[in-house]
Amino acid sequence: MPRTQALMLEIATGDARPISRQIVDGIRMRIATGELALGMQLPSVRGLAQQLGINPNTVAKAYAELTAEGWLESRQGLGLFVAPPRQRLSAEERSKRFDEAVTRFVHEVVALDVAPDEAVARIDSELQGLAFRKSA
Amino acid sequence: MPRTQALMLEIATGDARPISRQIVDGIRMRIATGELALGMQLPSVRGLAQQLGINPNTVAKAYAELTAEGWLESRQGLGLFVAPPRQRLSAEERSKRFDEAVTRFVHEVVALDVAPDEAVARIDSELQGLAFRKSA
DNA sequence: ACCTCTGTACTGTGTGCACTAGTACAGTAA
DNA sequence: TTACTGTACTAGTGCACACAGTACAGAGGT
Repeated sequence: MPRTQALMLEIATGDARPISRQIVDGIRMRIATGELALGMQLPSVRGLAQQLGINPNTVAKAYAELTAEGWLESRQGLGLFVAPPRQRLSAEERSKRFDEAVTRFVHEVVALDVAPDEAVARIDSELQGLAFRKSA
Repeated sequence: MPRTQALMLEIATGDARPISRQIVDGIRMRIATGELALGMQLPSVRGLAQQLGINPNTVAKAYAELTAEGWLESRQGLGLFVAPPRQRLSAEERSKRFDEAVTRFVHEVVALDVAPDEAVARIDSELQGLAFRKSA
């Protein structure tokens, strides 16, 4: 019985995001929604790379980012595991990046001439559909 | 009496966005909010470039993008003017880009572990504060 | 001890994109 | 003619990204 689950990640070639970012986003979302539970082991760097048909370095880079953000923790020689929730960024850094995200989204809404109500409703719908885990 | 106003645009060196995008976002936002009214003439490519201390090509590129999106219209040898509102993108293209914007923002919210309610409230606040012009 | 798995680190290489720079051309108006 | 307008083109630079190869250290089974 394998301790790692298949991790139904898919790399979309048409996606504008870099491969490593697609991996980061995918895994982070699965942790946030609880699909990947606390303590679960992730596929190995080389294993996931082979499964996705990409370079192991790309997977390692994604894992390193997730570890730095506090989503994963590594045990030398053992593997990577889903880490317990904790505050990962400083309040200033968090606030700054959130401001940037808001500004970017507002700019997109204006550029596409989307109705404000529609945009708000859509964001509300997307976010309420997620089950968030508690942070420490 | 100059037909072009000063256009209080500022280029932030600390901004992660490329210079041309800062110009596009800035002008587009000013048009959307009505600060730049229909028919107003914009500063010349070389004039704005000198004012901002950047390359004229960068300004030309930004203007070209705004023209392609339908925010501006150019009259050969005369200058660039704020264009009348009209539908600029196809429904599919619009929907696709909006989906991408929503996905990107949701990913940021998850990554920063921001509460859904807080994110929705913030977007609502930012968007309601803008006065949108009517599109055709 | 040996082997095989794990993560991590490092040096290159190639590609694509954004930005800058310079030059040239076409239209408008005094 | 002169001076302004936008536009088009080439070339160079810097950077992020993905890939390739190699190497090292820790954990665990044989």
